[in-house]
Amino acid sequence: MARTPALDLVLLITVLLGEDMRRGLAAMGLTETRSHVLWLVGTTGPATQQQLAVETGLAPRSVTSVVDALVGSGLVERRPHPTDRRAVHVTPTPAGADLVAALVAGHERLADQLFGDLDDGAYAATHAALADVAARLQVLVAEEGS
Amino acid sequence: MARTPALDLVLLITVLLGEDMRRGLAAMGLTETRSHVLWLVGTTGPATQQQLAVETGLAPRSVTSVVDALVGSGLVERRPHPTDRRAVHVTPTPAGADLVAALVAGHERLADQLFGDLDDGAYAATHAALADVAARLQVLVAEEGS
DNA sequence: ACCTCATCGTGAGTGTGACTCACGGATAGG
DNA sequence: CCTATCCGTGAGTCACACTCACGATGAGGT
Repeated sequence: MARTPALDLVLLITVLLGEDMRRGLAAMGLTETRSHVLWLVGTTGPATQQQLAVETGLAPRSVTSVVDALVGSGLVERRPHPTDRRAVHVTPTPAGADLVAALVAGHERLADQLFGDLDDGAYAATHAALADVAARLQVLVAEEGS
Repeated sequence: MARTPALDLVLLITVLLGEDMRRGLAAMGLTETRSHVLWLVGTTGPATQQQLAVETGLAPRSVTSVVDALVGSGLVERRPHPTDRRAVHVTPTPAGADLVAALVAGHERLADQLFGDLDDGAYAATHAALADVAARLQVLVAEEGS
């Protein structure tokens, strides 16, 4: 039996979710990349640009530009790194911390809107189905890499 | 109970699938937008650029550029429109048709890799869960538009 | 037949976001 | 202390999307 309908649904979800997120972020004056960096420094603490490059998969030079933009918006600061004088400690400002809190809240709200009115059994089943898809996908990506 | 884990899984799937698709398409010398246009003319038949703009959500001028690129790769042709001399009939070349067939085959292969070893009951459950998520998302997007 | 207005595609120019290359400043190991 | 390495940035490039203006064609009313 053909399995394409399920894949088409996943693709549809991907498109819809991507558009929705982009719109929501744009309303806060953020792009996906910028929000990714802001999210990182806001949730896992200050980081060097080098670390941010690794975690986001961006080129180090590109991180400089992203951080420039976030500094320009007053969301993060470049503070001297406590131990390494070459490096920079990208730190959220109060405004940046507030925005991260809003991002987290929006994330939880979206989760609730999507899954909130499922009873626990249905939610568990959905979660299991999604985890299964994600696991298979990760296997596939790993195989292709080899 | 928190519903964020399921959303996180959806997000993870989105990212993984997006990367995988981009890599696969790049291996065939295509971008997402170009493959979208090629897919349209390859599966639903020749179209005017105007129609392609509506279906892809691109600006008409951008469709011109995309079609330029596809023509440059020898995948589509600009043929005169049978009835409207202003318009252009974007038609796949034999090479383009072959590539579309490969895209379709890849699509089916991926679906099979992700869902192939589920028995029919498990597949049906997964499909239902995905359809539910997609439906909720569409409601949400529609609400936000209003 | 003609005039007007809408539509199709494209030239020209712009903006954004990513990349590479080359380089100055700082660190660490022999 | 000298050399190799690492951090961040200036300069330049590329891909892709957008808007604006325009010529060519089409459609409808008088």
